[in-house]
Amino acid sequence: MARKHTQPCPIAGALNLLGDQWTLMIVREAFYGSSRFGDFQKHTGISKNLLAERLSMLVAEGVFRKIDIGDQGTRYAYALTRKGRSLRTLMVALYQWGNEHVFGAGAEPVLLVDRQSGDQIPPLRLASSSGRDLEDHDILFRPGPGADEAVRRRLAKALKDRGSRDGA
Amino acid sequence: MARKHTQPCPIAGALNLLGDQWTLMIVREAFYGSSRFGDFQKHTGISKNLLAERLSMLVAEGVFRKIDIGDQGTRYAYALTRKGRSLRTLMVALYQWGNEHVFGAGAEPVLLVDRQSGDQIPPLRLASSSGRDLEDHDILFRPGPGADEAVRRRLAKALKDRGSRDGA
DNA sequence: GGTTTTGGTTCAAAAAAGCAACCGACGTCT
DNA sequence: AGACGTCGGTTGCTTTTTTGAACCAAAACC
Repeated sequence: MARKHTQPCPIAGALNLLGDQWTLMIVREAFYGSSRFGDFQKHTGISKNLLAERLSMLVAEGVFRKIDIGDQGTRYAYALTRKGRSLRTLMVALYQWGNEHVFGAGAEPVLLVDRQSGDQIPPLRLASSSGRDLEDHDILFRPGPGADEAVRRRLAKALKDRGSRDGA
Repeated sequence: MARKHTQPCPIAGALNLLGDQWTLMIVREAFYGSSRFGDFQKHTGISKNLLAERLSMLVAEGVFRKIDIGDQGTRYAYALTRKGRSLRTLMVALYQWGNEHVFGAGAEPVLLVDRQSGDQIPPLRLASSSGRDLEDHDILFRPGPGADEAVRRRLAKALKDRGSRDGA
């Protein structure tokens, strides 16, 4: 993995953990039910050294939990923690974008289906607390409690740039 | 960027375009209102050669559009296409996950706010077509029209593995 | 007790990222 | 008009990651 981002930004922070070619493939496998080192390796095609490194990083970051399942030793299961399972929404967003924009309608490789109804799961919908649909120009980026001065400045500038772009 | 995934899988396909440390940072900048080469470089800290390569890849893939804004020449704007803007949901999922699980409550660097109400945008909610909340075990992965034999086998096995795991 | 499976580690070679220097076409200022 | 700065890159070199294969010890299986 390349050098880490240092900005206090949720995108940068998330990409520090997830922003490479393999990590989300490993998470995908976990959602498919894989739990063993060999399963992850076989189904993703990642090389063993990288898989070992990624898994230990993900365990250290609290996305997976490593469970000893041998009698006394060298057999393990990797299971998603709550933090890991909470990637579900992100994964669904990725499934939906990949289906629609990489493969396209009529060529979707994997459909997400509601087990109870059997219907396809509808696209994630970005809505306000009152339930109104939100478009690009409805979203403001505001500094939160963890913002530093640089982030504050960046967001102030973004507000200005977008303001002029939107013709406000 | 590392070698491409070849499986017909929406996650793999999406990661082929977006699965590196920089691409989604560039997209983030575009959502903040950046449109010029120099803006992207300055705000992300990416090196110029990588930025040039990524932007031309993203233009080739239809995520950005390159617009000539010089009198006759060498000054350009990069704007998100509809395909690019449709990454909004994915970006919001990433913001929310990063805020909650990388920085944590009370330390969020950037808050997403509804311009009209001023309220924070609530977490993306995974729901069925009837509006019911969906948990992990409610989601089935089914082969779509673009699935090949390998994907079919993988999903069949996933169904079995998850079935036994969920104690069904 | 012998073989296979599991979960790695180690090493060399190839690929990608990082970094600084360079460049030509505009723009801008005077 | 000339000088200087900006924009959007390209080139070449160094450092870091990834790849792919070989190797390994402990457990599990037969």
